[in-house]
Amino acid sequence: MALAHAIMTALTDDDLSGYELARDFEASLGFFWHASHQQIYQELHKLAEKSLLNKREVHQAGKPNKIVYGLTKAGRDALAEWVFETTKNQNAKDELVIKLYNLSEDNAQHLSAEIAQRRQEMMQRLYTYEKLRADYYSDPLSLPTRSKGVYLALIRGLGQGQQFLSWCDEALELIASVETGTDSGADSTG
Amino acid sequence: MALAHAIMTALTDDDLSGYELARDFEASLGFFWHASHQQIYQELHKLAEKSLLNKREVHQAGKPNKIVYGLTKAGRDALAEWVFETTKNQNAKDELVIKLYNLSEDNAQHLSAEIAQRRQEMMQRLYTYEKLRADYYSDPLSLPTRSKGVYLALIRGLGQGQQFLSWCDEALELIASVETGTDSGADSTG
DNA sequence: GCCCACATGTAACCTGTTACATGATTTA
DNA sequence: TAAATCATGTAACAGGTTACATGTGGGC
Repeated sequence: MALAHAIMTALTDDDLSGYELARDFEASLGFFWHASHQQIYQELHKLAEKSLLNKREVHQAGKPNKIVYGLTKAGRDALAEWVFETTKNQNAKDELVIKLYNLSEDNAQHLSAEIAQRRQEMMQRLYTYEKLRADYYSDPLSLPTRSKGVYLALIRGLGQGQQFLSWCDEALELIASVETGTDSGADSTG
Repeated sequence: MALAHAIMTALTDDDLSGYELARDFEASLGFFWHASHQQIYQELHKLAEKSLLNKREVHQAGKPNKIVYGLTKAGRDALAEWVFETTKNQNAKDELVIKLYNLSEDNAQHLSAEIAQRRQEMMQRLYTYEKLRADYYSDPLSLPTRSKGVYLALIRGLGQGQQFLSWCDEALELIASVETGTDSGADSTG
């Protein structure tokens, strides 16, 4: 039931519509939790039915109406309790690494390309995160308590990302030593 | 369908039974892919039905019979093709970090404990990985091609893990500054 | 006899993805 | 009028978890 809690977490400070949640998830919590809009809408219905969220329709000028959700007292309580529950299963799913177990002369070039692309995507993401840290979280000890938690999430993402970048570099270098045509063809040696 | 390919990857070198796969998954691929025995048995049935795996019953002395699976030619081909498919969705699910967004004086102690426990578990895991690297992968460039891929998977796990350890340290330190009773007592102001 | 490791499975349920569906409003 | 963005939804299916079920053989 962690999606429910990720949504409630996102609603702690601001009331948001399903559309806004789906969009903002990618930008903020997105590093640690991903969800499609379909999933989010359904979860919002469930949470509202359990009275953990309240909803109100908001009329907008020049845009369709939206349904904005907010945490109820019961929702806040449920979220606070959830933090004390023990987290059980670690999600370990990394297709790219499974692919690497199958590294061969045939697929080395493809895997290089895939890693290079992922590296590029991560670079862009890290740029945003790094800016955020520099702008708002430069002095962690002086932050209010909740922001300290957000800061720790932020540097978790940054650290993971940077580690990924340097791994990519090492991977690309080693895979280059495998690629056919690179060492046998010996073109442009000088 | 990535579980299927993770299983086939595990069967590349050795034929294994469902039980052995479930057990070994944790030890080797476990860092990058987790699956329960129920899931594995069902996937094995599917793969055998599609003729990507063959099976044979093995009679054991002092143990129940087991059903050992191996890759067929079609299976090897399917696996080789899969490597060239583009990986789409990144799994980003980390409950612990979502919990951190909800850091408060009330739950600081609990979160510290949870992080400390995870740190401990990771330490043990890394010990195994580090030994593996030192024993078999000390000179990556001289490894055969496929082993280079395994090596890259290994250092991916090691890097991620070490990054996690140092993040834990920083997190524990910062959360300590939050915990009630720690700062109000004003001990060792330094 | 009881517990543990070995060994394989089914069923119900929850979670997550993909495809499909609808409709308003703005900009080109 | 066509495309883009905003906005919300349903349905079918695939993936994954939890609970339940069965049976062998060794050690205490």
